[in-house]
Amino acid sequence: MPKTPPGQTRNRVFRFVRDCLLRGDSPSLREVQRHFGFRAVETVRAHLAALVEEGRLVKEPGRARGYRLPKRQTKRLSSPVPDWPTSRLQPVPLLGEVAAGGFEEAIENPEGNLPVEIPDSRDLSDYFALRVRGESMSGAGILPGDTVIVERRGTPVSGQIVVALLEEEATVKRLHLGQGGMELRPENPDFDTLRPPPGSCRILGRVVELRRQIR
Amino acid sequence: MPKTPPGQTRNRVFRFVRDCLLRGDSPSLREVQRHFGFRAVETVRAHLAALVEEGRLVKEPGRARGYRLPKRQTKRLSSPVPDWPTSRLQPVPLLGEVAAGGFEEAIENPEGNLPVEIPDSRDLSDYFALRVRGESMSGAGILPGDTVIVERRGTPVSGQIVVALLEEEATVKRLHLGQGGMELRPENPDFDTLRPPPGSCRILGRVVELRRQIR
DNA sequence: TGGCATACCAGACAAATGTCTGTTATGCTG
DNA sequence: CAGCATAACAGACATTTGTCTGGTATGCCA
Repeated sequence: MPKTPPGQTRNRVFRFVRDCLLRGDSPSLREVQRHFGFRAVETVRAHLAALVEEGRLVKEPGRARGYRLPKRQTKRLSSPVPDWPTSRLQPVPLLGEVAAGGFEEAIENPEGNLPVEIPDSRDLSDYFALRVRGESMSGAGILPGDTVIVERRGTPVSGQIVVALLEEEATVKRLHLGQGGMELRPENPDFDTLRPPPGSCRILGRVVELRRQIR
Repeated sequence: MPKTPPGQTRNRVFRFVRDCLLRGDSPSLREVQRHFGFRAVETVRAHLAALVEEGRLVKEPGRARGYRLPKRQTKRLSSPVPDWPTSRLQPVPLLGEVAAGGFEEAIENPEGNLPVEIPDSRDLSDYFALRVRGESMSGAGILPGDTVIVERRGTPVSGQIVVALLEEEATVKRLHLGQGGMELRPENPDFDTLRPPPGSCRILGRVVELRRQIR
């Protein structure tokens, strides 16, 4: 392989490795070597080391295929990255629209499952997903047809967006707790705030994530 | 490690490896071993080999960290696992906010990967994710901080919500194509419709999904 | 001219990783 | 019970992969 102008081959190497990584496939030095036809592994190693030096790549030491793309604008100190993610992906039951018929029944017959990232500290059974009906929360960017992922939390906190079971129907509202009792406030001027009498309403959990499929 | 009922540990191993792969991080046998506390590598190897046999994983032979998610998850009649999706989960690169600095730079530095369900018919490289900046689409329920998943291929269609690369900045707008040329319409009365001169704007793709983490 | 930096090569070496072979339990089933 | 399959272990071994040390060639510049 002939010698090339400074930086030229390096950029080509970077683009190749970057494309591999974007496909979720970290290449080995020798794979890069073969791709470019280098006759020495060391050539690749020098290039990658330089790219790490320049901050365009990141390397996990002592690890085969350990090159990664750097996180953007990460200025953090040498924070030891945990070996394994602190959250995990779990199939959360999607209940669909919970209209009449009761919540417990709905949870027995989910429409399907949704892959959701949940913290390690929590249990899968703390989560479910629900499809949103109605426009009452459109001011908060929650539209009909959206899917909300709900964490069944112990104590409801004022100000949170929650799913409440009210008159055999699940609704998404913003919860407000005051001396006047519980308020379920819509985020749409066309709808009225609900003030359910004590005991007639059950907070199922708080909305932790929203998903919307577009077309 | 005590012996467990048939299939139980295998499923746990599968879920762990799957989660790793969805993060774009193929684990080595010994990493899986450490995670579960097995005292023999072979135990892991046997489990993974069985998972490959069952079609739940795919292995690139003669390669370190060579386990992958199968492109097409085939429905196994004998399997009690609930129906396999006709689409597949894949780690889609999350580019973060593409503000100044250009798209090409952003795609070189993804913040991480997002598990996204994409159709079997499409390729992983057709997708990327982006964090939304600004209020210009709040009328369509797309708020600042939201993450949009973008499909790159396909001809832009009038009326779709798209990501456009405009003056070194990526923006989310609704695309309108008419005889007057291209229009990028915000969905917020406080913002003006953009009419980029031909050639000054590149449509990166259309928004197919929206995700929002709440607190 | 003599450093000095960069690009690339060559081959040995070491660490990470996957593979194999054999063994010990345990539960199921005819 | 014997036979068989599965779960897990133990340790050696082979391959893949990263690292090191040193060498050749080229261009730049004081």
